[in-house]
Amino acid sequence: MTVDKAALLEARGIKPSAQRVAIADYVLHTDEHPSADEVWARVKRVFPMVSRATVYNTLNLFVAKGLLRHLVLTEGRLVFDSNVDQHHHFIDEETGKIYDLPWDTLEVSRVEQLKGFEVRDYQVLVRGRKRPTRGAR
Amino acid sequence: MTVDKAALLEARGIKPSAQRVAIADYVLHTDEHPSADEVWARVKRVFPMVSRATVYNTLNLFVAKGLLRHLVLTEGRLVFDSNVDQHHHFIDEETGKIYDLPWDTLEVSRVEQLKGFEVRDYQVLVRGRKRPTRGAR
DNA sequence: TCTAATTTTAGACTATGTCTAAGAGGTGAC
DNA sequence: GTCACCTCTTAGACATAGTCTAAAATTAGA
Ligand SMILES: [Mn+2]
Ligand SMILES: [Mn+2]
Ligand SMILES: [Zn+2]
Ligand SMILES: [Zn+2]
Repeated sequence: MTVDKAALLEARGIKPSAQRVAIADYVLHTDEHPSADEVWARVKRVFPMVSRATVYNTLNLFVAKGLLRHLVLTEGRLVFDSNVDQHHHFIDEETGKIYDLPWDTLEVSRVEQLKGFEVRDYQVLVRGRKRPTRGAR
Repeated sequence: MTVDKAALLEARGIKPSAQRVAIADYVLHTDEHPSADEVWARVKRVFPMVSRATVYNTLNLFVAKGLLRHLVLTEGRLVFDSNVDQHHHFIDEETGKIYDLPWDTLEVSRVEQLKGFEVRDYQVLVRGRKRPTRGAR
């Protein structure tokens, strides 16, 4: 797994330092939409000496290289998303958790006809409450 | 205008102090989606002694009373929206400016059928570049 | 091995928002 | 009109998130 990550970073022109691989190992896998400080806390469990600056630098580097997106969806939290394909988001207003909604679960009409705006990207932002999942998880 | 604003505040159970009316005079009118500090800067032009805490308190009070919404759409900026009706937003990625898109310019299908989610509210978030408006403005 | 470039580090700094404690202002009882 | 009480405003402290800096550590190449 760690080897795969090193190769993936190199493919994007990123030198795979131990810190960067440790960060990649968590953040490129998760569907949790973590904040930078959540990534820091998590990575410290396996790499206690890693600094806050390195985590922030690395996350911004991953965004610049297209491995991550960052989203600003909830108050005071810049959040990282390992799903770089187009998709929508659901925000649970009680827990603050962010869930991915696959692109084709929703359909938006007339976006391309917006007068006076050159559209580069769009998504639907849904807020509400996630129903408890019975059974699995 | 100021008289109207005082009456509007009273109708929502807000005592119309001079500071609150001055803040309302700007923020309940504008379509600029200003941040709290932008509101502060603006209000100081007509009310130089108003404090930062009062502006923040007042904006949060207006939100609690339903006169304003706050949006978290762009990096590091909690922004206030005097349009409390349901509508979509367009974000100009060059300027950071936020534009309202009236509710019926776009249509979203299948939101209500989302499995496992209780939907309370949604909007489409469009990013891109606003085309220069020729003619007016 | 020596050198130069890159990366990491701790902590300072900035920006945005909240909280606190004191004072000012308004309102009603008398 | 005075007083007491309550609300509101104020300055500044505090909190949190993110960026920047300068020095140390690491890496890679000559
Ligand atoms: Mn963060
Ligand atoms: Mn602000
Ligand atoms: Zn996502
Ligand atoms: Zn709006």
